[in-house]
Amino acid sequence: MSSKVTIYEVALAARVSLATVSRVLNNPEKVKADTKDRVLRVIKELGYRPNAIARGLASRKTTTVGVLVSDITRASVAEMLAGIADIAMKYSYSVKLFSAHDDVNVIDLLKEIVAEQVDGVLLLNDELDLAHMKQIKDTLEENEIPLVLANVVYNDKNVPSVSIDYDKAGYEITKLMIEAGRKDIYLVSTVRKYSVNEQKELGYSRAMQESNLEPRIFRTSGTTSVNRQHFASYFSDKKVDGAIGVRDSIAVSFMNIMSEAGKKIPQDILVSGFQNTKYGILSRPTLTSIDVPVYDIGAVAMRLLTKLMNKEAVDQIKIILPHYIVRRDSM
Amino acid sequence: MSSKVTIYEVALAARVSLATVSRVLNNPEKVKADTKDRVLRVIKELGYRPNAIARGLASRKTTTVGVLVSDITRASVAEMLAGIADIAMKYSYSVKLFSAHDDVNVIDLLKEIVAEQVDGVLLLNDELDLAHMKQIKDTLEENEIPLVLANVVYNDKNVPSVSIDYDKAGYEITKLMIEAGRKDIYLVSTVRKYSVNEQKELGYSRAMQESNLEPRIFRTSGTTSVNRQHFASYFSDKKVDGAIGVRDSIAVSFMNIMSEAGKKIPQDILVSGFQNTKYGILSRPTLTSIDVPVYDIGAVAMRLLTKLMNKEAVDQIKIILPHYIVRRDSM
DNA sequence: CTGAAAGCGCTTACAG
DNA sequence: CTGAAAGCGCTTACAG
Repeated sequence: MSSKVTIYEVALAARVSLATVSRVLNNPEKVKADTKDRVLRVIKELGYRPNAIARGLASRKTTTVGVLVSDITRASVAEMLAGIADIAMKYSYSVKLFSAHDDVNVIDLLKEIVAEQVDGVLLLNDELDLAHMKQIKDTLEENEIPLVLANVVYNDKNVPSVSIDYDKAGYEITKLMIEAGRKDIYLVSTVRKYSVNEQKELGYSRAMQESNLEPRIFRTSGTTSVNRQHFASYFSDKKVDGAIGVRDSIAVSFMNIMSEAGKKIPQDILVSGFQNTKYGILSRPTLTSIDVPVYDIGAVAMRLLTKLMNKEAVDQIKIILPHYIVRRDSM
Repeated sequence: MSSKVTIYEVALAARVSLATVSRVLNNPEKVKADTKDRVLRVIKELGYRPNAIARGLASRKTTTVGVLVSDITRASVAEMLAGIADIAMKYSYSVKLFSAHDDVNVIDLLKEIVAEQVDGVLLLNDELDLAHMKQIKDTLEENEIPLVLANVVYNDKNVPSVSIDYDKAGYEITKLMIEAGRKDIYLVSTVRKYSVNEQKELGYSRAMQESNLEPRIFRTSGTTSVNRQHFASYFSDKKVDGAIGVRDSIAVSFMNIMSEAGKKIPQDILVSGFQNTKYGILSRPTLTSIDVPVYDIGAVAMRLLTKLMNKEAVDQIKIILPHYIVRRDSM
């Protein structure tokens, strides 16, 4: 029964007009105290809840944000979503999920997002090339829908984003290995281009070059079983005394293969991951990793978006969250 | 510009009425071929996309489903969401995420879901007690919103659900350990009550009792660091030669502690997990696990929901997907 | 402080 | 096969 109650019936029961009921809900300060109380009481009695769709149409605000995601199953993405969902709920926003796979046209998907009348968009998709990014940005701008990038690095001063400094993180971890006397340090990255991984690569390369060491980036697919083959064959004839995985799972996979090949970790090879996930705690040896506060990135990005949607002033459009290195047994 | 185009402008440009434009979109068979073509051309030229909110209000169908989740970060949940999102997109449904934490009132959240006018609800939350489940079911029924449970076990013949037979799975894996000669087999479960874990416990207990062995269920929190303490102290003075973790991460955690205590796996203790996640591939020894097709559970549940929303006939309201045991080094 | 009325952008009987 | 009109359930100037 509760959902059948409309604003009209509330008005009737409270002996006021629809306008007043609406005001009680949206601009309570404009309503006299006792009428407000009366209306509120009736609302409670009838279990009235305004129809969000009708409200959305009339006010041209849906209090819904669209979240554009590619692979939900990645630990970092799921964690970010948790942060987003929590803050969204806190500010009474709904979140609509849009998944952008390889086979879906991002621009078409974006048109759909626009058609869905979301008030803002969060982009968690860091596999997009620059042309796509620009199209997304432009389309949303045209439609006056604010956009915030979460854990995506995009080089445009005007696009709000929340992330850590991956370049710096890559630099620091590499530096630590160099200071520990290691020279043949590999960055184990992905074949697929992720904006954040490119930053890690930059920082890594810079640190290596500063010490006159040759940067060596090995790229593997994300798939654990495939990594296995890659690692085993590629590294069989290489000198390696340090390795940084762009993801914990990659780092653990690498450790396992090396251990099986008779290498001792950390004695022979220092290993570090990125993200500080459960993988690094459950692995043996346990994995040193860069802690990336993904939940916070999601939460802060969502909070920033609420401000943009409300046209509040924001002093910082590019937010860099702190990271730190969690030392464990692998390094 | 594209979003500013309304149905009215399309009608104008195509020299037809709004009604006809609407029909072209919703009941094309009722429109003469050449007017249809003309309208379609104009729609394309103007880049028209119907406003989903207006459409939702007028038709009382939002083509949106609500997904009620507690902990998104659990691997099984994220994977299910992937399946849900893919099928939702295939059938042109949007998915709205609602996260039900400990501190949010599920019933209030449900009222909000109803107010959001979703056409159907998917429940991924298997921590709910029976009273809550009944309330959810009743509220949705009242509002004629179909509900499908995904990976949740709820004993009501009238509530559609998709899952595997966890009872059977628990039975089978226990049986295998018993057949391997093990007698002191523990089920390592969670403190928190999950409906699926209760089923695993039932199957485990039955298998033990059938062999006149005493079922022993140890409950740990889900947190890896806490598990460590639990396991170390609890199992220090116990005889154990087999252990089944209700989640892979728990099983791996258990393996690690036992290994460190000098036990050999699988020689001294057979270990199995549940879910067949990456944890079991990256662990050493690698973990035997029950493969639960979580992606498929999500996909099938979403598909079932589309049928219910369309009032299509469904022959099976309770769908049990097959599972199988993936043997690896731990057993 | 409150109400009457227009309007948000669609869909859907109802006529023709 | 097509159009005029009512209506979905709200919000929001505009008067008073």
